[in-house]
Amino acid sequence: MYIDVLCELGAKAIDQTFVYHVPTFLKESIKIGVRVKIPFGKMEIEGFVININNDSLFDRDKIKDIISVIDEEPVLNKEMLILGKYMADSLLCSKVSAYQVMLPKALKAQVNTNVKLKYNKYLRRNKSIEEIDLYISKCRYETQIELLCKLKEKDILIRKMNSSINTILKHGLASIVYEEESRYKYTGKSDYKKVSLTSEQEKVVSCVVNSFDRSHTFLLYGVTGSGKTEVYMNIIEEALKQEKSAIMLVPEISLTPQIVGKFMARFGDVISILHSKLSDSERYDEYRKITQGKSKIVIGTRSAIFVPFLNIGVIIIDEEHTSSYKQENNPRYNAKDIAMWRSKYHDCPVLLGSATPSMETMARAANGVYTLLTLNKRVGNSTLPIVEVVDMKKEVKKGNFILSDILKNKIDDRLSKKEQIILLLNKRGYSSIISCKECGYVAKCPKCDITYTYHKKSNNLKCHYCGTSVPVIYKCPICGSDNLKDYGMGTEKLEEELKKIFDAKIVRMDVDTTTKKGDHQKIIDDFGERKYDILIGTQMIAKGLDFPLVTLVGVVSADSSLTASDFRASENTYQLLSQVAGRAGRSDRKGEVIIQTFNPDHYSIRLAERHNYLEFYREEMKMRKMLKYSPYYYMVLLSITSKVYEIGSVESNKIASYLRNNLDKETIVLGPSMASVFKVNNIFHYQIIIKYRKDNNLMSTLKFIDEMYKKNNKINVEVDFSPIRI
DNA sequence: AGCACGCCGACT
DNA sequence: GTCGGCGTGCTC
Repeated sequence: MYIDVLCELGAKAIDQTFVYHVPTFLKESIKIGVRVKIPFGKMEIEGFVININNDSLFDRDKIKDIISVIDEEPVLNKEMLILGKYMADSLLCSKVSAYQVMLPKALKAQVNTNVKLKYNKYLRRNKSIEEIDLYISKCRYETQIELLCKLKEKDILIRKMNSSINTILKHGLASIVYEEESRYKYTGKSDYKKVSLTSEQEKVVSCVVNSFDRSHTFLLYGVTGSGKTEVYMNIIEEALKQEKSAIMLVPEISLTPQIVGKFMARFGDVISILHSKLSDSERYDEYRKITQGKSKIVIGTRSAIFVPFLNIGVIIIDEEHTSSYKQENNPRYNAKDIAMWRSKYHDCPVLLGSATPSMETMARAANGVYTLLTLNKRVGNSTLPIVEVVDMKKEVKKGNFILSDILKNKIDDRLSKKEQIILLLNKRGYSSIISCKECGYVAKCPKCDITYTYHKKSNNLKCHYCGTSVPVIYKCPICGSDNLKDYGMGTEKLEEELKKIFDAKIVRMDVDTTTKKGDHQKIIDDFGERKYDILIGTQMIAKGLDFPLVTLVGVVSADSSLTASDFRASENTYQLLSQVAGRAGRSDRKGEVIIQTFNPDHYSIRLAERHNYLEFYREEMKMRKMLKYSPYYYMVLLSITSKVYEIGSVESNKIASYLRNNLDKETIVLGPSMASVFKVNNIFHYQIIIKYRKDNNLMSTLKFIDEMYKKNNKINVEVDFSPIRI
């Protein structure tokens, strides 16, 4: 018996199987999809069994025996094996990387895992009730009788062995059974009141439920507060009734604790939660609950799209416009694409939900490729908040650099009414630039060519690109002057500023204040319990939070996302603004939103002010059409990186001309150009952008380039299909 | 990744 | 002459 084994060979993705011989004593345990331990050169590594053959064309003398079989049951099932091939072909990634990304760390090949199972020990009754009673009547020991009485009802959890347990075991009245214990315990709040659906919601639910047996994509476009979560829950409930499983993707679990809480309360222990903050062993436990059929619902982030359910009833992707569904390193997959692939495999619907759908999704819904479902009304008595845009150019003339008069007055007003306030500032740290007033020197990260952000609390300068920090400087390293000044404002400075002006309890939530597991949850819970009046945060506070007492939301500066050099800057701004606006007035109290900006006339701000998504969609689509961007054109981004400036420049020029010579005439090849951040960690980044509508030569051409540069270790070429950022 | 192989400069 | 620098290529 010979097998083809796929293994991960270091950084260089040599994506090829190796032939091994299976000694007779291991033949029984070999199945396609299990992992095996193999000798490889002088090393011992792990690999996936991809094929089983009776013979091999490879030189017999060179074929080695496998050492052992790791798994009893395959870690990769048939669907996963096919999906991996599809990913490798469509994303130009290695098959191994595709398979590895589907599995929890404990089941990946070739990692030294320390993940062990945790067991609970139970005492289980072996004999009939009558026999137990008979024994009890003759028994002289209190502790034994007590145990046996409990045992008549149910199994007993055992922490320590003792003499009475031993006696019971000796008499064959009971035996010890082991059961896996899940180490992950949901610690957030879970509350849920069953509510009856509005007719609008009913319609959406029945529409999706009626398609349970066919592969089709729906877009649920529902304004914030229109009760999308309730719709999801009812659809999933129906899937469970039909003995099917459901996958629900959310952008980031720790940011959407309230949704998870509702699900936990309603569906309890048939839910598995998969997100980035789980430890390897917790994740493995949750994964085993899935493969053993103990859980039927998975709520998770991007990689949860791969969970090996055998009978998927529905896949829901909440906040579908979020960029977190796209993985930004290899394999660069988009969970939405994987969802559609699995939808075809399982004949089940995909439901994309958003209050601000991405241009791509909305365009497909408008063309009838997806079915558009709409929720227009907010549930209950709540209405959309009133949004007011403040022109900061005028405020700066009055001397208000941070807070406008209007925002200050409104904050004062809410504080006096004992209502809560959320302030969004999309920049962490204290100030964004440290500059010398004498010679104009600006402190930059020498490795990344990015200005340092000053963090006052830790008193250092951080590079938000590579993450390194250096002690703060007091003297200009160029001219020696000590006349340094900091410009720009981050959340840290805003917090300090607010504490000066208002007598209020303020809490800040950003990457710097939420380093530990559970930090998020604590801030959210505390704010929900009114331990604070004002919540300051970066965009991580924009999503999914639901606090009835918040009646004022302030966007301190809407410009940082608007001025980003990315073709999605307007879209991202609109989404961010309407999402954060949705945090205000979620009960019967009226909500208000203040947006401060230097660009008050920009359409994404004007239209967010009026909650006019459809108009924004039309405006933005005009721009996309004019500038030949997605969704009118498909886009591919080639990132070319090198430690040597010249090599990067020469090779990227070669690649660009190769593309121009081999792709269709209608296809547009832009570049090579320097990436928006050219130098990161001392590595130079070049980029080439390809725009096309249809190009039959695209895949073969890209494949050729990919193959060519795989062997070249002076330069690295990566292909990103439908990039989220350029 | 690891390790062997192989082709050039500087040394007991 | 040989020791060792690391660039290249192979591992079933």
